[in-house]
Amino acid sequence: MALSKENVEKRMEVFAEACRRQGVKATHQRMEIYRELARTEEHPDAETLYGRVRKRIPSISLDTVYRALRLFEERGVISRVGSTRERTRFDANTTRHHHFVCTRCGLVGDFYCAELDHFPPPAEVGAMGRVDSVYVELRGFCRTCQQKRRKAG
Amino acid sequence: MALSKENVEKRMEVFAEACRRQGVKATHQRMEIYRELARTEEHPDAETLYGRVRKRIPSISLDTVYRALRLFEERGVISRVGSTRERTRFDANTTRHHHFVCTRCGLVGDFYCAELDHFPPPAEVGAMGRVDSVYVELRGFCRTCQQKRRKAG
DNA sequence: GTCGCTGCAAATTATTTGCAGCGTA
DNA sequence: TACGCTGCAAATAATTTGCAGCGAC
Repeated sequence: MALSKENVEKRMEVFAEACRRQGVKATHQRMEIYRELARTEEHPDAETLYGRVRKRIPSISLDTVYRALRLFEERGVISRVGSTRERTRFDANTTRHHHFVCTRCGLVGDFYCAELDHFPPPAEVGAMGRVDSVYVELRGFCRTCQQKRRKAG
Repeated sequence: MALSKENVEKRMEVFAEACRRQGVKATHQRMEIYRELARTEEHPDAETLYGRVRKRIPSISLDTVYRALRLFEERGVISRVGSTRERTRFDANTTRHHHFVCTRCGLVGDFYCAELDHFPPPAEVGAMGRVDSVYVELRGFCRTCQQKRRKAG
């Protein structure tokens, strides 16, 4: 589950370069937080990373971990698993369907697509487990937000 | 954005039937909460539903709305948009990829699939807006959890 | 009468923020 | 010196839970 040392180092370099380019300080804390995330494939949460980073920097605080992760995400250096954590939204439509989500205003639209429903998972997924359902989220700008942006820009 | 009266009534019947079958009381509050969700296509959150249901049942409390939604979801009468709201998990892998998620233990695995990356969105999505990215989550049971279940069941 | 459902208030959990000190450019 | 970064503690915000009364079967 852990990446090879070379791969981690490669990611560290990309990270350092991104910091330089974006004018973000690659502090000791941030480096360690990023490294800990880059080392693993288990998609850890903030608390888990905190626990691991603390082994190397015992004085680090959980807030710093949260702050760093948010910063990294904003800069596109890391990403989060799944949706962009707002409040939970519900849907009475229980027929098989997928969602279009506007990343600007949060609008959610349903759409149907048999091809996606029956999409055969790649072989590598078969090794992970058995797939029961396919959830697809298409993300972009809704019509309204596109117009707003056009006017604004 | 609102469903036709007939469609809402159809959903109400399905709901009532599901309650009967599953031994869940279809109380006044629950009916109104479900109806309010069934009426709309905007995928509202708990607070929004609370605000609307309160017009009909002014004394209802937000907790009841939360409780009802959770119950409905457990019984498969409704679903939630996006991921199953645990803590946010992060990923240092910024190459284009998708996720397999074990719904039992939460394991997340990466996989790559060019076909999904380039999947042409159906025409109905084009009417909603412009798609910038595709997020696919395959949900199921990981190997380990499959074995555990086999032994247990 | 029993038992589940509800409203109220308080608790929990994840995450964010204000502030003051510190280190580095 | 100036400014961003950090740790600490407190604040938020969403959601859950304990409890007691009420109502339906």
